[in-house]
Amino acid sequence: MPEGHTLFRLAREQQAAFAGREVHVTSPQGRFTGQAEMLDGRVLDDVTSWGKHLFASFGPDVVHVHLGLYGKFTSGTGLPPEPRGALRMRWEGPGEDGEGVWTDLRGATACDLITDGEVQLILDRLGPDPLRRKSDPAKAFARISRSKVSIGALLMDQAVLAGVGNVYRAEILYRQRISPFRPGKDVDADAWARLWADLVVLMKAGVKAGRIVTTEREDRERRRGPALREDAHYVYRRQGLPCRICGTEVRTEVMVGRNLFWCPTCQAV
DNA sequence: TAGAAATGTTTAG
DNA sequence: TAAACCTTTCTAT
Repeated sequence: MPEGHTLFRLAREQQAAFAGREVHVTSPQGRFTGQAEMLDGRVLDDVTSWGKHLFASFGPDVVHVHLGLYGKFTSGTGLPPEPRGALRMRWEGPGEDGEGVWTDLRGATACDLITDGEVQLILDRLGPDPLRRKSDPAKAFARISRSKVSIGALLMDQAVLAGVGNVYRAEILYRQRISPFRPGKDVDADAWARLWADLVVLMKAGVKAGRIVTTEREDRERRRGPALREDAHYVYRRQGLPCRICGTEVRTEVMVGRNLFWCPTCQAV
């Protein structure tokens, strides 16, 4: 489930499990073998994320991972399972208590060994990430406020804003009652400030929960309880179903190659 | 069992 | 704008 919150959480977990110790790195699939051999047995310094990118530093060498649409890390303690399928990269470490920790990467769009300079090039072309304290929302607004492109398309542009994907796009626009078709230049400073603040809250909640939950707590509790999966979203993948607030049928349409979901009544303009 | 779809990005045209 | 890429999971037959 890779939007920015997933990568933030992975970075934090991998940092806690592996950093400061030697890591046994392998690539049973073969597509990362040369690089894995070069890193094998070296100490992992730290793991960080920006947007949907993950960076793991072994001294001057950095493993850069982008999960893309299908990529996934799985992990556990004790002995790792027998490698099966297309296992791009496996890490094994002693863990906190020497009992052993491991993590497996499959299906990623990117898993490369890069330099600090190349890391900087990637960061340079990413917009602010709502999960990073250092992020400046004004940078994103500067681009949005002078663009004729729809806000629904702009939110997906990682150079404008880093970490938001198709689920957060649909949900944040619903929560802010903004039509995905509104041109960026018609989103005023107040609306942008509210949207950004809401993204920070939502994405932090996503890090904590390990999944995207965007419906208000009261809204969920009114129905059945806080953790019901089908109550997690307002409009994402709810096309044809009644809007949770007004009852209008939720609509869907492809925007910039991705399925967009919105309520035509709550998000009229 | 086959096929489609999926929370993404890059490259080609 | 379309195709390609990588893998898993759900649905339809």
